[in-house]
Amino acid sequence: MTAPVLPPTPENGRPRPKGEALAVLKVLAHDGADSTPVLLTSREVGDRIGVSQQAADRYLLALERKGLITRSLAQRRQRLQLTPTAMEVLRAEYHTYRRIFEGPARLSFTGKVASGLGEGRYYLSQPGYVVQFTERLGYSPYPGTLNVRLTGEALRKAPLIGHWSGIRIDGFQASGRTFGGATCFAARMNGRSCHLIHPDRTHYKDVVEFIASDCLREKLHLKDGDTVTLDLEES
Amino acid sequence: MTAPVLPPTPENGRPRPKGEALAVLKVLAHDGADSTPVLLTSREVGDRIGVSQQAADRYLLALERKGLITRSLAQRRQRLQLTPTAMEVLRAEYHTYRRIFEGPARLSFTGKVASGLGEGRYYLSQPGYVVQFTERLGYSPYPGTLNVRLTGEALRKAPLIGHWSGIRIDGFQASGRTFGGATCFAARMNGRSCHLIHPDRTHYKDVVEFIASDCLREKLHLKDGDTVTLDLEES
DNA sequence: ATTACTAATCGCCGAGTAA
DNA sequence: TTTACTCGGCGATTAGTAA
Repeated sequence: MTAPVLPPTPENGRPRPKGEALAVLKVLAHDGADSTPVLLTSREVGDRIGVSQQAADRYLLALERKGLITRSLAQRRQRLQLTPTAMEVLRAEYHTYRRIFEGPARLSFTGKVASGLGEGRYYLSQPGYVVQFTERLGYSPYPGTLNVRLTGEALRKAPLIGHWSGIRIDGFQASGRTFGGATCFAARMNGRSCHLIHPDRTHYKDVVEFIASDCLREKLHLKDGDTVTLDLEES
Repeated sequence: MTAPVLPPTPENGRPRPKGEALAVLKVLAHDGADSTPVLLTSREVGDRIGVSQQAADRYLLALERKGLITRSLAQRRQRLQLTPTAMEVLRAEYHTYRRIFEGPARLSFTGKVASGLGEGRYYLSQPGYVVQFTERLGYSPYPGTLNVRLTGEALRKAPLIGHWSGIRIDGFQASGRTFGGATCFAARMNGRSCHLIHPDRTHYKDVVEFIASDCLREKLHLKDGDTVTLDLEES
């Protein structure tokens, strides 16, 4: 387990700003504050979302503290800009609504088979994981992950998966150390069923890992550098 | 001004249920409670949105009172179902997020020229309206609306416009009576610039009205029953 | 087990106001 | 003007329970 992809969404739990604060983000996003700063007074923001100037100001302060917006106070109006984190929060919301009206999301992209660090075998063999895989994925995975390196368009598409609802694998303690959680997503690699596995803590941005009941590398006759097609559908 | 289209959204202001209640609607929608009832306990709902069983219960009670959900209490679990009104609320949210990430919405549909009741001339001649049209649309409209009757697919698409941000025309009092407000949306009819005008209070569901600086019927050589193509883009 | 009431607490909102 | 603090009040939340 090395790989990644997925989202800036902090912890794969929920970092959701509640109600009214979200309304502020929506207003700023509507005005295009994701790309360029927007000039607004706290009163204007308050009017837009139906609260007082004081409340709006508190929201802005809180959002700044949480790293969701950046502010530079000009004398007359403050320059407000959304951070990438805020855009992720909004995108997560967008995704839940999109799912309601458009149905489960689908995603297809290609990547190249890459060598992992060999850690996959160690992690996937941990009983604490195996029992969960067996119960929640329906199989005991081959002890090794197949890593796929993404480029170009796939690099932009794959992070969207982070907002999907996936199959949760919980972290646990064993042998005096901590094993982190992960989220799995049903996938097909060159048509063969497998799961994309996304560890909660991950640093890489261009590699995604896959597991399956059998050794994908053998069954699909893959070697490093081969291009594979991945198809995913939200659960 | 006779026609309509547009949304069940009660008053064209905002009937927005605040924060936490919306979260409940999202949970229910995610579980498909728009088409068939879903079985959930108040505790489950509370867990899903991160509040206590008591709070969740109060939200459910409030939502039922507001006509956003229907409940039938079984002994073990309550059957919850979203009303069409609730789906409109959710769709409005969806639209604001969609606009953020996908840009202004576009819509094209066709309809047939229809005769109005001739009221358009009277309303559009009211100085209270004319001054607003001139200021906000940039022209003084020809005193008469062109009505277009929608059928089939257009009937499903047009109501989505109700969620768009449009050009507001406020209501006013004059001659001892009340003139209602409306919202205008830039449009093209067979390529010619005009505005779709949607009165706040409107009963018809299959007729939409258009205004323009000149007489559309004359300029486009239209007669009743002719098919016209409408193209709209959100402001 | 549920739903949902009551009571006590908590936290948020907006008024007033300083800078 | 603005931002943003303090404070009083009230609405919302949760714990405890009844049904």
